[in-house]
Amino acid sequence: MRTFYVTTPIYYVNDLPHIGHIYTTTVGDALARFHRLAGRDVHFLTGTDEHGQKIERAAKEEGVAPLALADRVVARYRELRDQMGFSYDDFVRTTEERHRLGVEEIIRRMEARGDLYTATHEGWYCTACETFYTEKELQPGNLCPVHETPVEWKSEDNVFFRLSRYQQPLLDWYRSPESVRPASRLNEVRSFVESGLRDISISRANLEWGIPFPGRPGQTVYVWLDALTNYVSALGFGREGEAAVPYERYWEHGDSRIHLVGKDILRFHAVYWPAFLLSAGLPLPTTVWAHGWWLRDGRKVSKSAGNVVRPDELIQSFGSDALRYFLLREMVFGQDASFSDEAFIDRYNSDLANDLGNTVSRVVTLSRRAFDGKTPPEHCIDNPLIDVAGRVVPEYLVAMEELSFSRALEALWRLLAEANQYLVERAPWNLIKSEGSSQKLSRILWNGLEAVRIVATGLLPIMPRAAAEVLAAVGSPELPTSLNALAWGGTPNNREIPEARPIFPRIDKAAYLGDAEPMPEKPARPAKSPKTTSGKEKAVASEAKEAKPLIAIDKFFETELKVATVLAAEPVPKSSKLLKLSLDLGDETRTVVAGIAAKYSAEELVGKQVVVVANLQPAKLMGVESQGMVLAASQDGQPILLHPAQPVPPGTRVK
RNA sequence: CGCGGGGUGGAGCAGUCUGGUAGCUCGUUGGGCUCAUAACCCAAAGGUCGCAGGUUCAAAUCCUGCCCCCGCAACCA
Repeated sequence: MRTFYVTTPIYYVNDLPHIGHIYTTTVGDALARFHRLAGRDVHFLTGTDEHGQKIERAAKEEGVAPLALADRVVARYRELRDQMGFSYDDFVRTTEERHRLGVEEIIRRMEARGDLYTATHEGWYCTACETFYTEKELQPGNLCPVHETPVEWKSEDNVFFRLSRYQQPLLDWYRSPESVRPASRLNEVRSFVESGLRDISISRANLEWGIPFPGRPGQTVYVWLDALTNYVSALGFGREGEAAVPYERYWEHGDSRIHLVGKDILRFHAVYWPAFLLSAGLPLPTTVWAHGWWLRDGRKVSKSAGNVVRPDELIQSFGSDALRYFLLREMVFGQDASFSDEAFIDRYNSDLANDLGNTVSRVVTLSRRAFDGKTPPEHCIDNPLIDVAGRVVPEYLVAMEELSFSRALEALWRLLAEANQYLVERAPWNLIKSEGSSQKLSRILWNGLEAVRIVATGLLPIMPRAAAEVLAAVGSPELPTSLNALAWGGTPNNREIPEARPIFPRIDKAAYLGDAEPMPEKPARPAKSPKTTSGKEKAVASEAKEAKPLIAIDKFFETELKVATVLAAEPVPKSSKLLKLSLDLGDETRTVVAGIAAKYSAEELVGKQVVVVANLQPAKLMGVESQGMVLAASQDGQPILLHPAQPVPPGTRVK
C-alpha cells in the first residue's frame, strides 16, 4: 500500500489558534481523508512548538513553568480537534522525549558529516535577559525591548551549520517541480538560494528553555533546527525497534512526504530543512507545499490591528463543517484570500443552504412522498446525469490530488446544478399527481438521490460530518471506505429514508451582521454573535501585561524636554515615513528626524512649535543623524504632534 | 531599480504554467415552476481581460516597456 505522510507546521504556543492554523490543519485533514479514501496508508501529523525565549519569558512573567504555559495552549489545540473534526494521527510536542531523541540523532549525524562548527556570534546583548537582539528588535536608543535598558555589543560562541555547502544540492533538488509548490514559490526559493547561502547559527548560549545541544555544554538547540525536526522525530527517528517503525515506513521508505506551510515560513521548510536532511543523510520531503494568507476584510491580519480571526465564534455560529467548506472553497490554494463575515454568509447561503441543502431536501421529500418513505424501487442505467457525473468525478479527483480544493468543489457543484436542472425538466412533482408512483418517476427521483449521494461522497474529505449527514439523508447511511463510491449507482432501492430536515439552515444575513442597514462601505468589524464569550479567550493567553512600576520625579527629570521651533523641514530621501527637521532650540539648532511624514507635510510644519526630547542619544535613520525626538501622541499608528498652547521662546523647558 | 502579491462585466474572484468561442459566485432585469431551506430553472443586460508595443493564422494567456493598488522589509530615536 502506498504511503502518504502529510504534516502541518507545528504551531508556536505563544499564540492561541486562529484562522491561519485552522486553515492549514483543515487542508491537511482534507488531504489526509481524501488519501485514506483513495486507499493509501496515511499518516497525518500536527503539533506544537514549545521551546524558546518568548515562551520562557512569558512563563516567567506569569510565574508559571514554561511547560504549564504550553499545556494550556495545547489544550486549546486539542479541543479544536473535536470541534473541527480533525483526523490527525499524531500530535507532537517539541517538549516530548521522543522529539528530543530525534533532534539529538539528527545533530549527531550532521556532526558526523562535519557540518557543524563553533564560531563567534556577535550582536546586541541584554544582560538582564541574557539574550541577543537584532537591530530591529531593539527599542529606540538601543534599549532592550523587555527591560528598556541599554544593550551592549557582545559576542558569544554558537554552533554553526555549514548551510553554504548545500547550495548546489538544493538547487539540484529544485529541478524537480514537485519539490516546492506552487511553481511561483519554487522560483522564489530558487532565486534566494542562487543568491548565495551563508552558514547559520543553530544554537544559543544562555537559553534555558530548549533542548541541550549534544556534545556542546552550555549550548541549546536553536528554534528552527529544533522545530523542523519534529517531522521525523514524531515518527520515531532517533529511537530503536518498534518505536522507529513509523519513521521507516512513512519517511525513509515512504512514497509521499508532504509538508504544508504558510508562505511566511517557506524558506525554513524549503531551504534549511532540506539542507539539514541532506547533511544528516535522510530523504528529502517529496513536496513542500505553500499556501497564502487569510486577509481580514482585505487587510493583513495582525495582533496589533486587533483583527485576528479566531475560530470559536465561527464554529459556534455556523458549524465547523461550514467553516471547513468556506476555507477550502474560498481560497485558491497558494494565493491569499480575504475573510469577511459577509463573504462567509454569502457562501454559506448560496452554496450550502440553497444548492446542497435545498437539493437534498427536495429530492428526499419527493421520494418519500412518492414511495412511501423509501428510496425509489428501481433505476435506469442511462440518463443525462450519469454523463455529467462521469465528467465531474475525474475532474474532482485530479483537483483533490493537486490541492485545488476550490476546483474540486466547483466540479461537485456542477453536478448539483445539473441535478436541479434535471429535476425541473422532468418535473417529478407533476408526475406524482398525474401517474402516481410510476417507473418513470422512480427512475427520475433515484437519479436525483444518486447525484446527491455522489456529491456527498466527494465532500467526505471536506466536510466529514455534513457529508455523512447528507448520505444518511439520501438513503446511503453506510460511510464509503473507498473512492469507488464515487461511481454511479450506489443508491439502494427501497431503502427507508428519514424525513428531510435542514442540514444547512439559511442564515438571515441582515440579522447576523447586526443592523439591517445595508452599508455601501462595509465597516471592518469583528464578527458579532449574540452568544459571544470573548472575555474568556483573552484570559487563557493573557500576555500578562506587567504593571509598570511608578517612578520618582527625579527620574522623570532625567528626560530633558524643550520647546523648539521648526526652521525647516524636508522629507528624507527614499523614506516614506521620515521628515528631517531643523529645529531652533534657542541656544542651538539641531537636526531631528521624525517618523511623521505619513501625517504631516514638510511645508505645513515650518514655523510650528513642537516638543522635543533634547538629551537623547543621537541615532542614524536612513543615513541621517537625528539629535533628538519630537513628541507626538500616537493614535492608531498615526502621530499627532504636540504643540504649546501659545507660542513660547524656543528652548523653553517643558516639565 | 529592495522583496512579493494584484489590476478580468456593479461587487468578489477563477482562468494565465500547457495561446484557440471570456468563465464562476453574488447582484440587477424579465420569465417559468411550486417538490424544496423566500429555495429551484430559463433568459437578458453588463467586460477595449491596467496601458503601449511585439511574437503568432490566433494573446487575458508568451515577450518587452510603462502605469496604478496592496502587503513586507528598510527607516517611526
